[in-house]
Amino acid sequence: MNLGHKKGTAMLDDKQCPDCKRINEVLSRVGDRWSVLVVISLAEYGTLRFNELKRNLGISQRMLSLTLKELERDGLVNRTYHPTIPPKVEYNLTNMGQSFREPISALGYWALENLATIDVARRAYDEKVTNQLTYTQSPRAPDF
Amino acid sequence: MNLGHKKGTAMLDDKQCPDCKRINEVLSRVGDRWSVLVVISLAEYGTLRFNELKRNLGISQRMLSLTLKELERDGLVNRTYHPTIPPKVEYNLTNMGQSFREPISALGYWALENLATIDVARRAYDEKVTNQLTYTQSPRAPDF
DNA sequence: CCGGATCCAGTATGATACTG
DNA sequence: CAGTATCATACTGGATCCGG
Repeated sequence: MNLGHKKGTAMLDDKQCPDCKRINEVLSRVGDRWSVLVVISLAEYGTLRFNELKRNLGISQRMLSLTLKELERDGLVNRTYHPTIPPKVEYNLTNMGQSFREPISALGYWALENLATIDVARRAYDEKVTNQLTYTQSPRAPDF
Repeated sequence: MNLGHKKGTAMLDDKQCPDCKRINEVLSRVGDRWSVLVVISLAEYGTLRFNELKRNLGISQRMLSLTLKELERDGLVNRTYHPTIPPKVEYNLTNMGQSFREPISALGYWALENLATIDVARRAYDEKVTNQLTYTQSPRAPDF
């Protein structure tokens, strides 16, 4: 999630918003868009090769490489290297990786139920703003 | 989450990883770290002023301003402007904003249960990598 | 003073080219 | 095929300025 932004966050004050500290930590780890999507994809297909993931997600080679390395480091993903020619590298979820799918599904359901509403709100807001701009920019009646 | 990365993502192929497309969309909207934290914070306290949020989250003025504008646009947050001196602007969640707390809580619980495990995995991985580097960098026995 | 808007510098991301 | 290196660009945070 654009949850990107892995390092920059200042430490939160302990006394404030107790939940935020915890949430903030988890988001720092597995909260970016690509991590989430890789986990979903592996949860759905079991085992995938590097380029299969790349094609599935429309992610750049660079980010996929970085994301997988992070996920392996965090113990969410297993990496299996087959030293054949051409090489073959397979990825699948660890148990912890699998368990991560549950909270993500919750997010998915919420998404399904609310995306339409968000789009409506967004259009309404944009229209309102546009009208305000039009109004302040040409207070006088149009010249015709 | 770092889900940041709001615009750059190429559209996903429809035929691949059906869930990913939906998840990807929601993450593009409310998936970045600050949006999530602002919603949590408002869910916890009900109504907060601009600088209260700023202090709670350790977010920069700039990002808070942008994040709140987005959340208002998406219909998750209400903004109330009191034209006093000094000005006073209050924010609280809409119904949709409130409903967003549920999936986020799921994430929070998962976090609570798994953060420690992640840290362990991370340390183990780092140590392994360090040893490999040490090995390849100085194949000979240390000079003592 | 508060809530922002603006400008600037550092970081993260994507596209492309290259290697084993 | 599975990455790594490089460069251009987008985004983020910090400092500064401003209207009320």
